[in-house]
Amino acid sequence: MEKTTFEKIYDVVKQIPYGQVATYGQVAAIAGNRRWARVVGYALHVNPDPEGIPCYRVVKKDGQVSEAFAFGGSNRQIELLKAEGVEFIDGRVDMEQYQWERPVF
DNA sequence: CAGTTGACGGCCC
DNA sequence: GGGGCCGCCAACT
Repeated sequence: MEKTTFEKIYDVVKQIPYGQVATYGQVAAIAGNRRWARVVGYALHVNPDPEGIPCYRVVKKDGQVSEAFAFGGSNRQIELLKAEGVEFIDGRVDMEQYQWERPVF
């Protein structure tokens, strides 16, 4: 049936490949509407499936991670991304290199 | 049912 | 350049 906005967002986040990141606005735009940026944050906040939804691959437009992520410190998210080969500069992701570009479906 | 919140984004000062 | 305000939409209380 009709997928909720959350479902659409989760579907997009799940499609983020290894070693790449996407911004909330990016996810929102792919999910359907770019204004859902806040909704994306909320969706990941509830995060019903942390194992299937790599919420740590979702960052702000500046490439900076959200402090609210903090299930052990925002630094935790950075460590996970670095483990995937994502380079961090001053606590920010090099968006030019690692921002996920939506494949053309 | 109405009001408030929220892991953001963009524009203004 | 940094900080703050508003707006946008859906979910939660």
